[in-house]
Amino acid sequence: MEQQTPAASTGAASTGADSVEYVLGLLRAHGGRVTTSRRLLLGCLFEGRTHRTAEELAAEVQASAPDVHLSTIYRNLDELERLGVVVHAHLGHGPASYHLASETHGHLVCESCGAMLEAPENLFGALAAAAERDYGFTIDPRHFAVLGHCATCAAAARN
Amino acid sequence: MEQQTPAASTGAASTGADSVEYVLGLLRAHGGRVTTSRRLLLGCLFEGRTHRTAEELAAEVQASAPDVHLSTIYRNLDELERLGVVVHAHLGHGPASYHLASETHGHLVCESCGAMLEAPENLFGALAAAAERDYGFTIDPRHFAVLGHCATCAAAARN
DNA sequence: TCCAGAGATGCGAGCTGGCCGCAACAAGTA
DNA sequence: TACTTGTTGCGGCCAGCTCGCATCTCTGGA
Repeated sequence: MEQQTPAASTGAASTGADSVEYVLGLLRAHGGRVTTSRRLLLGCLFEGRTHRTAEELAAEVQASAPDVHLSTIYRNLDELERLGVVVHAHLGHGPASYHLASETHGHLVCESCGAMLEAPENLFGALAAAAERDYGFTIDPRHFAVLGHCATCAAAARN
Repeated sequence: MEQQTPAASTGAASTGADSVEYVLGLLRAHGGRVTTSRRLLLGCLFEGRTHRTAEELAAEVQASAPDVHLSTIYRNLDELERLGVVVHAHLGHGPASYHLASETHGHLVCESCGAMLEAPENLFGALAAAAERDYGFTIDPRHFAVLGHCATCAAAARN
């Protein structure tokens, strides 16, 4: 069992978790088990759109394995989040979105039309610096979206 | 009916809504009615802590009028929000917080200990400018908190 | 290859936060 | 004072998520 299993002890946010097999190894290294539902869920996460709700991921998994229950998806997402492989973000009211931790970025969401822009972390650089300087606060801009109005809706509102 | 009633037509975000009586006038000017529950709710909003959940506000109102139902609180908060008198914000998982629109500001919330810092809007100036420049996106930093780690927790995590 | 034990799963119930419909009530106008 | 219409209490309902439990199955060791 020592094949190319990942460095067991870390499990930190920036594991180079870049393939289904790698993450399954990570799970095993933490005393977890490799199951069909986990393999399928990881398969979905590694391909396809970046932002999906638990419900959407469940539907995709269930296309291959109809018996996988929604609560299993939640439990597995939870476990993967604990291992630092996936993160969830809140992009407004409604369900949370899940994506791979490696694809990390902030989110700008339009309150009018719901459009979502992925923003690179450096967009938040100045805010991060100011929060650190003024409050000693280290921001994590990824977890909650920044709401506002996209160019189109802002222009429409001005007229 | 034309006493010192507020300028009926606006109802916009920056009404100088600075007293219970003023807001009641605003309600009346929009075809609404002045009721005990509304008067009490506004009384709570104008004094006391700034951030309270609907449930907490209900409890405060019910101290004077036990029959006021939680759904009445929700409906009234909704109406007041439509008039631009109050706003709600999401300070993490869990229920929304309500406060007067005049006390507007952003929020920094610690993911570890839950501590909440009120941040003046100018803290977000650079982010606002960058989002506008790069994406034409006008941010509203008040609706969702920016999560992260407060000085204490960040220091603890480093050791 | 088989087995024991721990971890994972399916299922259903339950919880929180919030919204809705409806009948009864009451604020404000004529 | 009567009438109109906005507001309320109440209960039910919904979404999103979590939990407990009995059952199943993965995995290391014999």
